[in-house]
Amino acid sequence: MPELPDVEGFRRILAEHATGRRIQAVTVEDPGVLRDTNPPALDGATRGRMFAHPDRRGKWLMAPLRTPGQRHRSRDPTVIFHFGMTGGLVWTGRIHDEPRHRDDRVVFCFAEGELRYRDLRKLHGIRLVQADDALAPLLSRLGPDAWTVTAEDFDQALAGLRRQLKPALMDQAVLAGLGNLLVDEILWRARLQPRRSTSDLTGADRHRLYRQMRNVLRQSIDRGRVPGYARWLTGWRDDEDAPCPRCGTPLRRSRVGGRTTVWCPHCQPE
DNA sequence: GTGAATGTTCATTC
DNA sequence: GGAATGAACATTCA
Repeated sequence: MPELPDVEGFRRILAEHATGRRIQAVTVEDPGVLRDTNPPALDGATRGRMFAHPDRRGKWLMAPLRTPGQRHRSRDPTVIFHFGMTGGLVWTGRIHDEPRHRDDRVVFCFAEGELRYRDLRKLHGIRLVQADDALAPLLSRLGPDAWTVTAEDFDQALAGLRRQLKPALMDQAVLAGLGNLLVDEILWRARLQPRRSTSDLTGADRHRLYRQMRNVLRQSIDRGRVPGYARWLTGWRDDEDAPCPRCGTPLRRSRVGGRTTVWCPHCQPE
């Protein structure tokens, strides 16, 4: 599920329900999702503390902790979430109303309810850093965030690359936040073939690409996911022999950059 | 049984 | 060194 819009939705869930509330306990149902940490360390860092304002960069969610009654200090720990392909955050109301889901791996318990890290495939998970200065090394490998990047910095991120367009846009070190569905959607709208080289884009191509990226991200963030609208490519990508929702030409699919890729041969010529 | 699934990382090869 | 490819991770579903 998670691309940038999904993670932004999880950030809002955390901000709305968990921020400012005291963490009473942490239950680790499956330690397999803890990366570079362990249940006692997570418990020690979170119990009795509260989440401060959560931040997002690409598909990474950072939830700094602070001690109730005190300001955030640089030595406070931060919980870092990555949701892989199947993860998410779920807020339940009252504990007794909501039985545990099979895929609830880590549960943060509050007086008002529970914040649950739910994940089927466990491709990624939860990290813990003990101070602010440990965050930078984790995030240093990420390019600018796809939602907040300026047009100038977007051009800058692509400058000098000689790569296929789709793998370049999905590379989190180039631009952070776009995944398989979003990139197909954006390229379809910008009328750019996924295998086109970044090096032969004109200024007008890059401008269309940036505008359509903003457009797709805005609508997706509003929905908290990439919508499957009938007028979007994404609404049809799972149908064999589906027509292009814009021109009716049968969509084509193959693998680009190791990922299933759907495009319209008429709207997105070579 | 096989392949694919909205992700990332590592090794290998060009 | 950069870019492309394939495998690995874990799990379910068609």
